[in-house]
Formats: sequence, structure tokens, C-alpha cells
Amino acid sequence: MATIKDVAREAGVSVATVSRVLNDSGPVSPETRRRIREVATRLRFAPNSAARSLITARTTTLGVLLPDLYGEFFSEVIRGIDQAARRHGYHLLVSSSHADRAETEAALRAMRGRVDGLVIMSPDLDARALVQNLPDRLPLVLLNSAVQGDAYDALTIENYEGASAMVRHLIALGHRRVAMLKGAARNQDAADRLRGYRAALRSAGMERDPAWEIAGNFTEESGYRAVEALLRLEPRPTAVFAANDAMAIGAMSALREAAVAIPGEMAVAGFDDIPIARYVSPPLSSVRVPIGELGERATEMLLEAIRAGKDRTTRRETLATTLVIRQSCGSAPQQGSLTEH
Amino acid sequence: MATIKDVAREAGVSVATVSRVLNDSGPVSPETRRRIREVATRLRFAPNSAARSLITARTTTLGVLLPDLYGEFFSEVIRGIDQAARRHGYHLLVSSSHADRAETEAALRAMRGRVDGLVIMSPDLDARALVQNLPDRLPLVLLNSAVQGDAYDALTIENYEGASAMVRHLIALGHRRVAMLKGAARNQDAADRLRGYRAALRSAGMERDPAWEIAGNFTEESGYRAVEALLRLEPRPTAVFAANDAMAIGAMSALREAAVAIPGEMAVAGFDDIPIARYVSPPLSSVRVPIGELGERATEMLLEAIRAGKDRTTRRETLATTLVIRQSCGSAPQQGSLTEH
DNA sequence: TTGTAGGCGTTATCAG
DNA sequence: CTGATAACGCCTACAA
Repeated sequence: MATIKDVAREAGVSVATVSRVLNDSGPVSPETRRRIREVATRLRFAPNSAARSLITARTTTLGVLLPDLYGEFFSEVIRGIDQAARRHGYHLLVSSSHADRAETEAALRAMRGRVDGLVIMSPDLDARALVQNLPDRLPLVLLNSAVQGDAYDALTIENYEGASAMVRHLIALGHRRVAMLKGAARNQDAADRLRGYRAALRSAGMERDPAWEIAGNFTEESGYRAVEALLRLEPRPTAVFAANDAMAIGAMSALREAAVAIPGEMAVAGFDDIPIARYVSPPLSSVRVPIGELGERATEMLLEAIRAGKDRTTRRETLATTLVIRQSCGSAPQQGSLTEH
Repeated sequence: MATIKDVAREAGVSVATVSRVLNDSGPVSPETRRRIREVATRLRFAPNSAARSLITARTTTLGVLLPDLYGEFFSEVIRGIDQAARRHGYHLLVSSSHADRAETEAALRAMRGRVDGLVIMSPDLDARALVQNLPDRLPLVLLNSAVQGDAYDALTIENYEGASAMVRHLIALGHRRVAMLKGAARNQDAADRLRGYRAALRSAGMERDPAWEIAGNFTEESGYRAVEALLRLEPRPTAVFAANDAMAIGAMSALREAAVAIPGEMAVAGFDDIPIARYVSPPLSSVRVPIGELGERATEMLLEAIRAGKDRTTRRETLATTLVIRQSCGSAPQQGSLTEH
């Protein structure tokens, strides 16, 4: 690998001049500049990033810390982060599938000094504990995380609003007994969606029954298994809202096996609007989440924070969700933004 | 951030001794060792990775280059890579969603010097062109990539075998007209699965009709749209094999809308066996691919190559696929490994 | 406009 | 067993 010295020698100048050309810092005569550029490309020179970040104290790398995510959600969020980062010339140091807090903290420590900032998604625990393990004032953005106070930048989606809009829609269709398949325990998204469900029932003057809130953990299988409990309820609910699409699809599978007509005997709705939702049978009504945008926006926020440096007030943003109505809940197909509901 | 000097001063020793303790290199008296350890943790010392890799010429980071992948496949492969890398104390520099060759090459250049090795998945083009852009002898493993010769380590899956086994299964069920939804053009996986399809027809003494090979690009939507062409065929095929599950699910959706009974009037089979396959209606027969394992094994191969250094013969491995038979192709549910067919 | 030289935080090679 | 000290490759005052 050619170093800056090789380029300097070959071009007959000092390393300082080469550095100036490569970084556009300081004045260099056009002719010298041209010559250095020529030599640099000929030698396929690429600055050693370790040496550079040793002196600049910057890495042009962003850290991404993700929990054990599956499927579309994971891939879309990474895609969004990746695109925004690349747009700004940043690399991505990714550490994913952290099951518990110890793992997350270990990963966090391992990233010390290797990144200029962090996007952290930690839906399962209070983010404050996490952040203890970080160097002084590393910029970071919390994604869909349980966080109190406003000590950190945070980006979330309209979990509460989306869930309650969907449940209100079911109620408007005439359903009086609406069950819910809950997401993973101690998960912030799951908790917010549950709150939305409860609020919708309450505001419709309907009482809620704890038995209607069935445990789940965001997997297809948990949705499948939840149907057993659902069908045991007396009187049986006529609609079920799942905290995500994977569970909704699992539940639809079990309902079909139990010969329960969808939406005739049981309306079904999900959350996320993963790409496959429109292709299942019947097509699944869902709450659309702009997943890729979530990643992109988080990255933009992080880069702003990095640029701004220490003195900058923390930001808190929320991304809108959208109701997508298909056949699984019994209405005619239509789409509408949340604000219409 | 505390540096090694701070630790040395505080512990009353030289930086050399601190370094020895931290890296277990060279002898240090137990007492000194203890004291240094104590000071290091008290000061929350973490070695500066830039400085370290500047002198060691190692980064303990692996680069991962991925194309525009979606959904389960992407998340599972990353999960596998991540877990293997973490197990060995390596970080992951990820660059994904590269649409074309120019983007991939740019990403490749950007990683120069930042990684000790690369896992590259580049199903769309001959990997040789890619590798031109790399420093001399950077270790790398090609994942499911189009590669000729054996200049590089490569890991693939049994695309050909899996596809032909599934088509043979359909033929064994009595189907005489089996169509195929093809994957993206110029994609290596797609090409191999198509070869498998053709070989199965041939070995059954069945002629193949180019019209039965319908274009697709691995998305649900392309599967959905392909059904139009499928149903126009005269005589109509009684079975269709899709090059992946996403297309199979899209096709099933369109077939349902066209009131074509599955599997009665049209048997359907896919490839990948994504988690949702068993929950669609009817449950989808598919060729299971050990996606996570693919990532893990690739990473292990890469780490071996890194450890071995220059002089090491290239390896070429193939991961087995498995036939998973569910209701969508009309047989009673059962499972069997490829070798049984 | 250009060059010299110091230093970023480690590791590694010598002496002691 | 321990301590100086020279790299590693680059950036950046400061001089010229």
C-alpha cells in the first residue's frame, strides 16, 4: 500500500503539500496540485484511515446498535441508515441481535473510540442504563427506545396513534368485542400500541376485558398460538388487533385451521405493513410504518448532532404512521392518512 | 479519555509495562500486573483502536458487502455473520443495498485499510471485476456469487440441487406441465435454480417450453404479475415453481384473486423457506436454505483465511438445502432431506 | 506557495 | 522483570 510519503517522493514535493492537496487545506499551485493528483491515482494511494483518525480524532464511522430484530423491519431500518450514512461519506459499524442488556453494553463498550456517533435501538430497557457505558459526550440518537427525560436525541413512531386509529376503525365497522395480541413484554413499542388499543376502547365507551389482551412476542408462532386463547373467550371477540403483522399472519393461519372465516367471523388487523401484508389471504389491514425513513431520519439527526458538537439542545421527533385498510378487517379497500381518522 | 500514559503514570510504571499487561505479551510481576489492572479499570481505560491498528496493521474488523437484499434473507445472513464475528472478537463494517457495480466498487474502495478481510455477496456480476479494486492480498470470501475459477474462497448453497429436487417432487406428484417463475436476470442464484428446474424436467423425459419460464425479479409483486402470463398458457400448467418464496406468495395471491384453487388447480412451490412460508394459505412448500448458517460459515472461512495469511489454498464450500413439503403443492405434509430424493 | 518537524496513542525492539 | 525509544501514517502549526 502506497503511503503519503511515496506520493510525495514520486511527485517531488513534501508530504505536507500532498496532504494539502488531498484535503483541500491550504494553497497549492495548480501545476503542483495536478501533478500530485496524477501520482496519487497512479499509485492508487488511499490515506490510511487509522493514521488519519489518530490525529483528527474522527473516524467517519457511525455505530449502529440493534436488538434481535427479524425480517423486514431489520433490513429496512439498516437500509435507511446505510443510505443516509453513505450520502454523507460515513461508514457503518453494525452490531446487532443483542438479546439482553449485558450483550448490548458489551457491544457499546467495544465501539468506544471506533465511531463518531451512535444510533441505538433498545426497545427493551430504559436507555439511561445503557448510556452509562459510553465515553463522555459521544453523540447518539435513540431509536424507538424507552427513554425518559430528554437528555438524548430520540426518534420514535406513532405507535399509540396508529394503534388507536386502527382500533377505532374496527369499532366504526361495528365491532363491539375487539381483542388484542400483545407484543413482547417490556417492549416499548408493544406497550405504546397496547395503550393505543385501550384508549380507543375507552373513548368509544367500551369496557375492556383483561382476558382480551392476549400475550405474544412479535413472532408468527406466538400469533398462531394466541388464537387458542382467543377462541376460548366467551363471548368470542369479533375482531383482533395484533401488535405487528407477523403475529397477525400467524393468527390468520390458526384461524383458518380452526375454520373461522376472516373477516366474516373474525376481523384481523396488524401493525407495520410489511411488504407481504398485501399478499396474504385475505390481504391484511395494517398500520404502515415508514421503516426505512426511520433509519434515514435517525442518521440525519445523528449527523447533525456530530456537526453541531457539544452545545446543542436535544431533539425529539416522531414519525407518522398511516392506516392501510385491506380485506382482513372487512371493509372495502381504501387508504387514508391518520389525520383523516 | 484516558490513555495508556495516564495509566502508566498513575500506576508508577512505564507505558511498555502497561501494554504488556493489557496484551499479555511479555512477563510482568503479579503485583505490578494487579496494580495496573486496577488503575486501568478505575480510569476506564480503553485502548485507542486507531493507534493500535496503526502499528499492528490489523483492525479486528471485517467488511461486509451486500447487494440490495430484502427481508428475511438480509437479516438472517447478517445475523449469522454478526454472531460469528462477535464470537471471535471482530467488528463488522457493513455496506449494503448496492444496486449496481459502480456502487459496489466504490464501497469496496472505501473499505480499503479499514478491514482485515471481506465477505462479499455479489450475485449479479462476475466477482473478478470487483476484486480488481482491492488492495493486493486482502482475504475475502465470496457468498453466493458468480465466480469462475478458484482464485477466491467461495461459499454457495445447493441452488441447483434444491430446485431440481423440488421439481422432481412435483413431477412425482403427477404434474406433467410445470412452469417456473424465474428470479432476477443475470443473478447467479436465479440461474442455478433455473438450471435445476430444466434438469429435472429433462431427467423425467419431459420437454420444456420456453413460455413456461416466466420472468420475475424475486419480489412479491413480480410473482403476482407473473400469474397473468401463467394463466394465459395453453394448455395451462398444473404446477408452478417460483425461484423464491416472495414470488411464490405473490403468485398465490394472484391465483386466489383469479379463483384458481391451490393446490387443486395449480400447485405452488417456492425457495428459501422464509419463516412466514408455513403461515400463508395454504402453507407453502419450499426449499429450505440455512441462511444464518450461510453468514456464519462465510465468516468462519474468512477468519481462517486471515489467520492463515498469504500462503493458503482457496476453499470452496456448498451448504445443503432441504425440501420442505407443505400443502401448497398438494401432498400430505412431510419433511425430508434432499438426500432422500 | 512550500517544507520541517512535532505529535496523535500504541506496540515492539532493545538494553538494562 | 522493566524502561526508553523508535516506529506506524498522517495532519498541522510554524518557518521559510
